[in-house]
Amino acid sequence: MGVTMQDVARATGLSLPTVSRVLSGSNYPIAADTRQRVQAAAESLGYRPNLAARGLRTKRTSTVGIIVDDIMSAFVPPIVRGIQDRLAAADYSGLIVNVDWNPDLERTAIADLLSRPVDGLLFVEYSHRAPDELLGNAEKPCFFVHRLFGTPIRNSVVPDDFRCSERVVDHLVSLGHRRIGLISGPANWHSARTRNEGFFSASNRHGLAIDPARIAYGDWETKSGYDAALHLLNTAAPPTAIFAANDLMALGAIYAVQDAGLSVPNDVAIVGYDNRDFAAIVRPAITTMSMPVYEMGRVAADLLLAQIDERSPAVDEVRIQGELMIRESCGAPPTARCTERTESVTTLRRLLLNREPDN
Amino acid sequence: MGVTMQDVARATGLSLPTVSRVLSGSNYPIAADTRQRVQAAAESLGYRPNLAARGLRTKRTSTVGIIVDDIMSAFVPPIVRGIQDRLAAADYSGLIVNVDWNPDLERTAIADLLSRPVDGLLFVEYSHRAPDELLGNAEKPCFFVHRLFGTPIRNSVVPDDFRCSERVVDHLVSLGHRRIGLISGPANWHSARTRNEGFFSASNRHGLAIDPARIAYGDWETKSGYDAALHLLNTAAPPTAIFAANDLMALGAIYAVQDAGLSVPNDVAIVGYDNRDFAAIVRPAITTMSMPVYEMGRVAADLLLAQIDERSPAVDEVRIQGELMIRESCGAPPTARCTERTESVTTLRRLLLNREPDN
DNA sequence: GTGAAAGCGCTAACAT
DNA sequence: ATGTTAGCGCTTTCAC
Repeated sequence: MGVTMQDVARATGLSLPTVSRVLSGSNYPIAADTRQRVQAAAESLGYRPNLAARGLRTKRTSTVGIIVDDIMSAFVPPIVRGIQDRLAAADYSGLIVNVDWNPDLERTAIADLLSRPVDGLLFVEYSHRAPDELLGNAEKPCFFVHRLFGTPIRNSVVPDDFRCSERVVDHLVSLGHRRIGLISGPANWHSARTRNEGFFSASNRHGLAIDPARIAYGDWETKSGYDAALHLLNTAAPPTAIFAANDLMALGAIYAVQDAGLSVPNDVAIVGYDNRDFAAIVRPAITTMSMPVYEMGRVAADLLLAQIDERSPAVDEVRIQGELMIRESCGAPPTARCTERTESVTTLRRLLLNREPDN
Repeated sequence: MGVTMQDVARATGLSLPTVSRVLSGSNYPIAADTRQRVQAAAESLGYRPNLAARGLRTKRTSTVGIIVDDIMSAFVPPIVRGIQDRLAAADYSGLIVNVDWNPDLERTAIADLLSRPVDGLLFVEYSHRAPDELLGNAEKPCFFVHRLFGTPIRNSVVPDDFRCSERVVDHLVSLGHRRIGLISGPANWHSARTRNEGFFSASNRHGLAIDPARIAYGDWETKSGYDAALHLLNTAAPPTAIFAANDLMALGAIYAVQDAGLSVPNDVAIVGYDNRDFAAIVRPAITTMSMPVYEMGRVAADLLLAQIDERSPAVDEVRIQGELMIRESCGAPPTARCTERTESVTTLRRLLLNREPDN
């Protein structure tokens, strides 16, 4: 295909290693004018390094494998973006493989990635601990980003669900609420349990009784949030505020309150969790605790690179804070609300919008 | 790091080429028991092929570059998923690079990918034609998936916006509407113009007058759809139905109708375009023409692979049909509505949900 | 049907 | 500061 270092060597009359030392960016001492000549020749010949060949020699490919269940899952793209941005800053690339919650696909995906080879592995939103033996003798660093299983594990980066849930309760209490209902995720989900614990902890701290009648369980989907909210509202002392453990259930809860002829937030305040895209555009816009998706990806990639480059030791689980996005559904005064973009890409799309018409 | 073919050769007492012929899946004639022995040895030693070495030799890396502006843009993940699924079926991988609408980043991204090297390039949601000289002497096949610029170009896969818009109008006419308003995207967007043309074409076919007072322009965002709808409603003969050129503007239009004290769909029917995630969960759920995102990705990857593997010639622009998702905002009878999942991953998540509690 | 030899493009030892 | 030599792991001639 292309121009090789050999060609550049011939063109300059220098030897191959000399050319390599210039072009590979090594810090080997090279005469200034030699360096110039090599660079000029490489430029004019249109030389491109062949990373496969370099990797064969150095045993480092500047590539990491990213294993996801499905890149279309809501949190995955921003996590991946965080990873990619950190990798790109180090001239690394990430190879994404979807394994669809399928252990067989996962097995072959890991094998393929190790074959390629990659320098490290990132498991995104993993619901189980990947069996160590899959990685086998290949001693590549691995990280779990937003692991969904409960067992704490080294080299993992997770949202601080406990503290974040506490902060949601703190916010509602600060708005004057004392009867706060909880719509929990399914009890067999670790994240649901952790969010509940944060809810209990903050409730205790504020001296609020924890009334089992004010806890309902959903399955993360909108419909279950609707049903759960109806259930919470049909009690002797219905809550004045509801914390739903994700935005879909929060949306269902909003619909339930509205269908009951009540207003959100005037009659019932509602706070969600996740900061999904729709939270900002539904009516009322949902106040919610954001998943620190981008940041989790960035941090995981950062730590992974440290282990690849500097052979840093494995680290304890890292917890990342979310951000409370105060919108309309909680009744906080408008001045407290975050200013935000409807879509993450809005500004960039505007740039496009303003360019000249094409064709 | 690992076990090489050399090791397998030694273990079996066979020569390196023989081992290679077995393990590389070539169709070279090999004695049955020789093949067995090699496979057994490879298995027990835990041999993994080194794709970097193979690529160096064969000049084919089974990798294609995927250049996107931002993987977090709404359509990109499903397009990428379509690409990846087709690639995976051929044992190819896709290397995704974000270039953030930045020509400099794009330039270096292409250079990096060619360096890697990759066997082909996929440009996803590109707003400009990538300069040919960037690809330079590297004669790699390229495809554009969902190009946003107007100039038709070979090797591109796009949604059939014209025909899809016609079908939206057909649907509204079939529901009895004769005064249909249009909320167009910005006129300097090719996709906006094409959707308008489909709207005009179908209107003509149905003998509907095209009244400029029933056309308003937005900027793709919710707020602009709100304003545009208010404008359309404040006319002498307001439309009984509105076609919004994307779902965000359709949502804004719904809010405008509701704020005017009217009902969607009873007073005004509204149809959107794109089938964004939120369209299925807002109230009323938005009837919309889907972007055939997954399919575009799949088809583009398929055609790209054909050009890589079989050196097929470049093809004319391929147009993919969307699907009309009949929900609540258009007033079609409930029986006509599609049954659907709230989220693409719902079924798979349910599987997770039903597993035993972990830890 | 199998083996010997060469080489893909690059970098790391080791000379000088 | 530069050059010589060797070799990463693999596939592909070409012999036999």
